[in-house]
Amino acid sequence: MPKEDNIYDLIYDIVRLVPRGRVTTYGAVAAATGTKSGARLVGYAMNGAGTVKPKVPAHRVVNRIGLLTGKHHFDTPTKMQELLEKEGVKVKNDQVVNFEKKFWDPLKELDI
DNA sequence: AACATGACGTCGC
DNA sequence: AGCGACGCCATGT
Repeated sequence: MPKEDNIYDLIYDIVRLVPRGRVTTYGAVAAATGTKSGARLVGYAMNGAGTVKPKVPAHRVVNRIGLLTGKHHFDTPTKMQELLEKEGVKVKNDQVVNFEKKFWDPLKELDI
């Protein structure tokens, strides 16, 4: 059943490449994987982020405004913020502080 | 095969 | 500036 065709695997790979203390957006990951217009797919794929073997740091992935939209999908709604703050990313009101500075663009960093 | 859904994004009002 | 609606791809029923 875990027929991870490609999309999920690619997305997971990109998210796993996100450095600690940095965050990225669904759109950026989608573009890096090829499904540039499939930002929703990234979020959908993240549903299995905790079910895959190498756990995927989905908490480092936020929407384009740096809002923790998927925090409710974690074990606990506060788990996402806790992890982010633990890594040095400050979160205020479910929103990443200095998001622009913490933003990590795979397309640019990986130079795809 | 078609409809409905989703951790988004962009355009419009 | 804030809110609403449409569009995007992949998955499940």
